[in-house]
Amino acid sequence: MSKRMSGGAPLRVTMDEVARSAKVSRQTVSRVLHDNAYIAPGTRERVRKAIEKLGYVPDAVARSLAHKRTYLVAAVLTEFAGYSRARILMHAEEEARARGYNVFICGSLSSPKGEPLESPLLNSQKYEGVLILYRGSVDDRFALFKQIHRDVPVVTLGYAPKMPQVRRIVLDDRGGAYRAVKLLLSSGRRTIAQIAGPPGRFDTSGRMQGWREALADFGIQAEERLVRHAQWTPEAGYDQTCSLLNDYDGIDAIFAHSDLIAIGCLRALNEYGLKVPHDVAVVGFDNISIAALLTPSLTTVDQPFAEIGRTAMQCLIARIEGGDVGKMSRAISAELVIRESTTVS
Amino acid sequence: MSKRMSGGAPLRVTMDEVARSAKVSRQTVSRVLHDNAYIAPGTRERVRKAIEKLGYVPDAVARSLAHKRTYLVAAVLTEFAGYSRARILMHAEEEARARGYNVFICGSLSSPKGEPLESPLLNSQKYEGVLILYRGSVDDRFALFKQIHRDVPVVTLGYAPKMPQVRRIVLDDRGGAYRAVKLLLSSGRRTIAQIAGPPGRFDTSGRMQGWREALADFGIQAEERLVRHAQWTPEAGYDQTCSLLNDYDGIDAIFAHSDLIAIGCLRALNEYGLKVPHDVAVVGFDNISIAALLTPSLTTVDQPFAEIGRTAMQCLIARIEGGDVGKMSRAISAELVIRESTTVS
DNA sequence: TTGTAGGCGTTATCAT
DNA sequence: ATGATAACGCCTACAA
Repeated sequence: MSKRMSGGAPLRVTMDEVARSAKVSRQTVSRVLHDNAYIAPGTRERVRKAIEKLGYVPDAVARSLAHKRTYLVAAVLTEFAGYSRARILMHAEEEARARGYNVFICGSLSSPKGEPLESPLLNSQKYEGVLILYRGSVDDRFALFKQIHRDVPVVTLGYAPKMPQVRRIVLDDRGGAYRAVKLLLSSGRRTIAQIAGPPGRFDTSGRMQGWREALADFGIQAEERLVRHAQWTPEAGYDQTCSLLNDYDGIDAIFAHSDLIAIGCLRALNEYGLKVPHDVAVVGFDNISIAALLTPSLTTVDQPFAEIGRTAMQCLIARIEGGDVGKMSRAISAELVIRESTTVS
Repeated sequence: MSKRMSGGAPLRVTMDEVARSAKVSRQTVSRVLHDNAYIAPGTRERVRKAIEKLGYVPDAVARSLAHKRTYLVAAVLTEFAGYSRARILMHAEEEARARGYNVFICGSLSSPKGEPLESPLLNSQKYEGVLILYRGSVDDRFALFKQIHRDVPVVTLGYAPKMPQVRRIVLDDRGGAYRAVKLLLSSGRRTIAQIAGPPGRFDTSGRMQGWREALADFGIQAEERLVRHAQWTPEAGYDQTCSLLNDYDGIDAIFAHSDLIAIGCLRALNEYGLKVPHDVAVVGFDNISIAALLTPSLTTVDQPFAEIGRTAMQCLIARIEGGDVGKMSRAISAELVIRESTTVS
């Protein structure tokens, strides 16, 4: 347990003081606050004035205790590194705020020194729902889900164990990848390598699946040696592309599972003296903000971050507020954005 | 006010139930929970077992009410767009969690439809401190500070009104910029343009100051027409660079106030047929993760995100826990990272 | 070593 | 239309 020293909030005006000042009971003040109908106009005015004068602000904690609601939602994510998570989070928070909820971050699942923190979710504030933006392997995700109380609504990006309280927002990884690879094939590319995300993840496998299907549609054998796995970073993309180029000759296109990986590819290709798109075409995935302004600008599969974030939060809040959202998962499509990295002019 | 429908948390086991089950008083349970010394070993065991059996978890809200502490800190930031804020936030959260605090996001200061939200900070959960990662103009920041209760500790990135409860983490913008521009000058560049951040911001002016001083040290007149202002985006960087190149001939270096802006510069320069670094050298600011893998890799001023985030949170927590951190502001240095975009080989 | 009483600031319920 | 009283779940202080 961590040290918790003295400190605390400054003294605040309470309802009782307002009541005394307005010469009414506490209840009446509460009623004014909640726009209760049964209140004499004069009384209401008096109370309003007292509130104003004393600068009274209701205590959210006390309210929560009585109410049994916190309007607090936890967002689980270990690394914002990939940019995309941060953007999704931002839009999710926007949606939450507009509906009167606050989002708190449940970040580091391990301490700065490395040891895993004991159930950070359980030790946390009381939350009414959990949004999982966590990018972990299937196993890690299972471990995470076990920490969450079985009655708390959960919305997660990507796949998850089938549990009654869980809903999923699923990007059409397969479809997006399929369209990307098909574009490459249509423009005459035939030896299409792939720098995939880490293995053992559903998004990785979905995108690999799309790659395979597109090749199959063109009657091309999917060769496993054209596949490399990388963390979602430019460094890893660079390393794996080098490895690929060392091992294999004649690659005329690369499908990278993320834009950051693709940036690493571009770098490696350049160092090997290969021109993009002339010698090798490159497609990324995500459509992060710089993709359009790289040289060459990057053809990529657009992940609609705003839609994902908002939809996820809407879904979560709907569950919290008792609505049955029905379907177990909600699909989001991923469209191709064609730019210079695939277009020989 | 936003709609708040039914919903709420699932029923939880309370301390009373544990007490009854262990045949002790509520207080004894509390003592076991707090590792109080005055407890008979047998009793402790019995209570532990009861807690285990019933799956009791203390209610954070009730605890907060009695305790008068929430261990909740608000992080204000309007847009994660610049990546850097997201990274700083991530490290700040890590530090907070390690010390037993939770960070909630106070994002959108305006609703999705555009109207400004009425004091999102006041309407929020009760927080014990505020971390301001907000990138607004001086005026906007003042408006923000007015929303914060005068007794709540605040730590902010960059400059801020001098208020007793406010502490600042200040990056050495001037020094970083100075070193960047000096490098350009040392390598023989003489017509050094600048794509600055939005005007009316202290970081922008600090960096502009560094530019001016470096030029002065080399006896070169700082020409205002070599300066453009841009939002911190690649698009804006691109536009302003084009504008610059249209208006002015003979530019042999550009100092961009952020890496994203620099990416826009690189694009524009490329379209104008200018080679980097041969014809024009480029320096960025931030050292975001892709800077090293762009082609050419980007010379830039490193902003130590981890240090900034952690230091800010440490400072905030120190203030919350009563320690007087002393100094009004804490400086963080920004070192130059030299890469290809300035190095003619 | 353990228990009792009272309070934290609100909301819910019942009474007037 | 307003007020009194009892929760809400925990903690602190004091009593035994």
